[in-house]
Amino acid sequence: MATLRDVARLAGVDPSTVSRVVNGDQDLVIKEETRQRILKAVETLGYRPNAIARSLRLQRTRTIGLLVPDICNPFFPEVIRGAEAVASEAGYHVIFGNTDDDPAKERRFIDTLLAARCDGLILATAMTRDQTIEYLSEQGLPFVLVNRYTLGTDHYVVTDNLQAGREAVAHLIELGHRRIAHLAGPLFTDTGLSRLQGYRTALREAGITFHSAYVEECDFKEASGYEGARRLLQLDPRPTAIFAANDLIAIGVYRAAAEAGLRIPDDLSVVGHNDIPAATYLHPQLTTIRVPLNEMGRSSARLLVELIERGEATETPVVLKTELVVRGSTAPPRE
Amino acid sequence: MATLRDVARLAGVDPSTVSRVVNGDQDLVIKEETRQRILKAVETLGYRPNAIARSLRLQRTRTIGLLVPDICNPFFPEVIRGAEAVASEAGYHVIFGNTDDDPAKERRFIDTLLAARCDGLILATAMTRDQTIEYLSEQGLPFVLVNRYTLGTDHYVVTDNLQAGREAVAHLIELGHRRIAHLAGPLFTDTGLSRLQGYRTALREAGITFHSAYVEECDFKEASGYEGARRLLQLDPRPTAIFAANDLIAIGVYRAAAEAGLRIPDDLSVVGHNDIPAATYLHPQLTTIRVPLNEMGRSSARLLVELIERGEATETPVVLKTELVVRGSTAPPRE
DNA sequence: TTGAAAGCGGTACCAC
DNA sequence: GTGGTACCGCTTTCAA
Repeated sequence: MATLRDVARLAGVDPSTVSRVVNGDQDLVIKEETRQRILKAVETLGYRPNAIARSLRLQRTRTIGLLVPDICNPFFPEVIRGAEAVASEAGYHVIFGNTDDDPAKERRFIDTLLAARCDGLILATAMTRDQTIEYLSEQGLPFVLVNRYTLGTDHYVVTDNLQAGREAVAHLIELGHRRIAHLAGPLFTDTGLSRLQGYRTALREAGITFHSAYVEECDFKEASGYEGARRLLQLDPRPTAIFAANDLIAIGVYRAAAEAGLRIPDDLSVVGHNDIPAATYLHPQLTTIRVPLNEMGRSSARLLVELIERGEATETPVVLKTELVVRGSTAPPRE
Repeated sequence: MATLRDVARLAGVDPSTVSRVVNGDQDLVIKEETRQRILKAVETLGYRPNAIARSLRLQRTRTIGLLVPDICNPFFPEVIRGAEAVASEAGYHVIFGNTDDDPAKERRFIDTLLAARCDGLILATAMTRDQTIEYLSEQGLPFVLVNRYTLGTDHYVVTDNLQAGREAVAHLIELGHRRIAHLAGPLFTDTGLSRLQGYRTALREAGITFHSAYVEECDFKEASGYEGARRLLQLDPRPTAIFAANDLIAIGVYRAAAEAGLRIPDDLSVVGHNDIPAATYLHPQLTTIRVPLNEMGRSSARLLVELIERGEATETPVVLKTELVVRGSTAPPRE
C-alpha cells in the first residue's frame, strides 16, 4: 500500500507538502498547480493515509471502547447503536466487548484498550463495589458510565431506577394487588438494587408489609427469571402480581406461569422494566417501564466525546426520563 | 504514560533489551538478573506497551472488522459473540459496525477499517449483486462472508437456505396445508432469495401451483412482517399457513393474526427461520429452522484468522447444518 | 510556498 | 547476553 513518500516521489514534492494537501489545512496556502499534481498522484497510487502512523504521531486514536455485560440482552444493541451513531458522527470508531459481568474479563478488555491507546471508554458494566472506576481514574482515561451507576464519578447517564420501580409497583397496588412479589436483578448492580428499593418504597407507602420470601434475586436473563418465578409461584399464599427487574426476567415469568397453568393477567399480573422490543411480542403484551435506550447510548457518547475533546463535560450527570407503559399483562386480582 | 525508553533508563539497559524481555521471546537468553531489573522497572513505571507503535512497526494490527446489517436483529448478537470469542482467543480484537444494508454506509465503514489497517474483515452484509467483494479483493484485504453468500469468493460460512426453506414448507405440506404463503426476505440477499426458492421447490415437489399473490417481499424486520401478513390475510382464499423468511417476520405475522382474530395454529400455521431466542417467547412457541448462530460466528472468525496468518484457509467454504424445530405454531388446517 | 528533519514508541538486524 | 541504530508512516517546527 502506497505511503506518503510514494506520493511525494511521484508528484516530485516533499512528503510534508503531501501531508499538508491531504489534510486540507485551511490556513496553509498551497500553489494550485502543486496541489493538483499531488492530488493526481494520490489518485493514481490509490493512496490511503495510514491511521496507525497518524495515531502514533498525534497521540490520539479516535477510538472509544464500549463495555457491555452481554450484547445478547436486547437492551444493549439499542444502546450501542445510539452510541455508535454519535461517535461516528464525531469521527470516532467504537470497539466493544462483552464482560459477562466478570471483573476479570472486564479488566482484560480494558487492558487491551489501554494498550490500543483508545481515547475514552463507555461502561455499561458498573457494579456497586467497582474496582474499575478507580483503575481508570489512575490511568487517566476519560470514561462515562451508562445505565448502571456507581460511586466515584460524576460522568454518567442513567434513569431513576428507584422511581421506576416504585411506579411499577404502585401501578399494581392501584389495581388492587397486595401480594406483590419482586424478581430482583443482581444486587451487585445499581439498577437491580434501586429497583428493589423502589419496590420496597411503594409497598411502604401503601402500608403493605414487606416479606423477604416474596423477593428472589435473579440475573437479568430469561432462564433465571423462569427459575425465580417457579419458586415464587409455589409459595402459599401465592403472589397475585410480580414486578420483574427487567423484561427478560418477565419473559421467564410468562413461561413459569404457563407451566403452572396460570393465566396472565387473570391469575397473575406482571410488570417488567426496559421495554425491549420483545415486550410487545409476548401474549399478552407486557406492561413495563419504557427506557430511552437509544438516547442513553447517544447521551453517553456525547458526554464522552466532550470529555475527550474539552477535558470536561457541560451537562453531567444525565438522568433520563422513564415512563410506565400499561399493556395487557396487568389487571386487578380476581379473588 | 511510560515508554520503553523510560523503562530502559530506569533499569540501566538498552531499549532493545527491554523489548526482548517484555516480548518474552523464548529463543533469546537474557541474564536472569537483568530480566528481574527490567521487570521491576516495568512494574514501578506501570509500563504498558504501546500497541499503536507496535502495529506500525510490525505492519499488523491484530484487529478485524465485522460488518452486520443491524445489530438490533437478534440474529447478529449471537453471531458476533461467537466471532468475538474465537478472535480474542487468537489475539485479535473486533471492530464492528452496522450498515443497515446501505452500500454507502458499508463503503464508508470499510474505508475507515482500511485506514486503520485492520488485518481482515468478516461480512454478514453481502448482497447478491455486491460491489464490496471486488473492492476488497482489489485492496488485498482478507475477508470472509458469513450467513449471506454472494459470487466472487470461496471464503464463506453459510447454511443451506434453499434446503431449509424446502424443509419448512414440506413440513406444512405434510400437515395437510395446500394454501401456503411466503413472506420472503429482501431479494437482494442470498438468504432471502434461496429461502424463496426452497419454498417454490417444496410446492413443486408436492404438485402445488405457485401463486405470486401468495408471496410478499419484506425486509427482515417485525414491522415489515406485520404489513406483509396483513396483506396476505386479506386474500381470498386466505392462506392456511405462512412460511416467514425469518423469525422477526414471523413475529409480525403473530401480531397481524391476532388483529385479524385468527388463532395460531388453529386458523393459521406459521414457520419461521433462525430460531432466535424470541421464538420461544411467543405463544404458541414458534416452529422454525434452527441455525447454529454462535457456531457461524466462530467458524467465520476461525476462517479469517487462518486466512490472515497462513494466507489460505484449509476448510472453506463452510456449510453448517440446520434443523427444523417443530413447536406449537404449526398444526393441520382445520377445514 | 515548499523542503528538511526530528520524533511519536516500538522492533529487529548487526555488532561486539 | 546486550547495545546501537535504522526504520515503520505521518506531522510539525523551523528554515529558506
